[in-house]
Amino acid sequence: MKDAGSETAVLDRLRAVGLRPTRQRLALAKILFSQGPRHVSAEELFNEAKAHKINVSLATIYNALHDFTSKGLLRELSIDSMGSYFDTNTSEHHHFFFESSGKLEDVPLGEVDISSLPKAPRSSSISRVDVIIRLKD
Amino acid sequence: MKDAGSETAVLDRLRAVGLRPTRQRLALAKILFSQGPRHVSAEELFNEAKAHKINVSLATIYNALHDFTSKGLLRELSIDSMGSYFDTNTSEHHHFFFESSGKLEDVPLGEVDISSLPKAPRSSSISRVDVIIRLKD
DNA sequence: ATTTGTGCAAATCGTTTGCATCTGA
DNA sequence: TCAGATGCAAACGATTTGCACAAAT
Repeated sequence: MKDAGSETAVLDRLRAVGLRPTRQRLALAKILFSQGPRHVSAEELFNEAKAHKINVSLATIYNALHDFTSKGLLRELSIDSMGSYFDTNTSEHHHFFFESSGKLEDVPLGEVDISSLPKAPRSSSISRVDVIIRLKD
Repeated sequence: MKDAGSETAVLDRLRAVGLRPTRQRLALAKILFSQGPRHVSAEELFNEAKAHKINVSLATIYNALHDFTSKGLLRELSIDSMGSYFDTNTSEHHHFFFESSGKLEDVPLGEVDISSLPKAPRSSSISRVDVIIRLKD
């Protein structure tokens, strides 16, 4: 089986969701998906791209992150007002938030259980439930 | 018993937490606490103050909101990257977030139960747990 | 050839800061 | 008196936007 970050895997992944596999999107997707699950800010991804000698503008980073998010390849998290994170893990899971550093960490699967959920009010339906466990150290 | 938004109630409240009851803080506290529980943005409070013919600068609004928050009179919520809300209800409760309008609503008490919580990692301790139920309509 | 993406720099938006001036205790 | 507040305008940092140019289908 192929590595999730390989050229072809990433290419297939972009095609599968109907996103044109451009140079920049391919390079960024490779950075994002070749490691384990992670939480990345636009700025961080920008710097990693630079480190990999990939020339991308910040605007393109934002475009790519939003495109990936809207196609379900990423999940956007806005925990504190200072910028959002993009989570490469799009499956149901929750987060620890370290208040001092602003870093995020996944809560191990199954360690949070919501035993009762309210019904959505009015004509709305639940889009997703986020649990954020804020930590002070 | 006196109304939570009355002059004297608000005055006592500020004194109780050690905040000088200045003109502006009193006026803002009165706006914030005279109605039921609410979720207010800095901008909204600014406009309400203007509507009440209270002259306050936006900087003072932010100062007051943060002062109130640090003294436990308010709770700050940053759900989406576009600005924070300040919740006049500081007791344990959770929120509905209407994705289309960006509005918040309290989840009726007891309708969310977290049956298992993970231990805080490393040397950290849990500061608080936020549950946000995102709604699409 | 056409559509879609990219880069750049300027623009926006919420929030913060510096500093001179006021005000409450 | 004098520490602590306020107002104003300028500074900020994250994100977006407008538009000319480049690349994918």
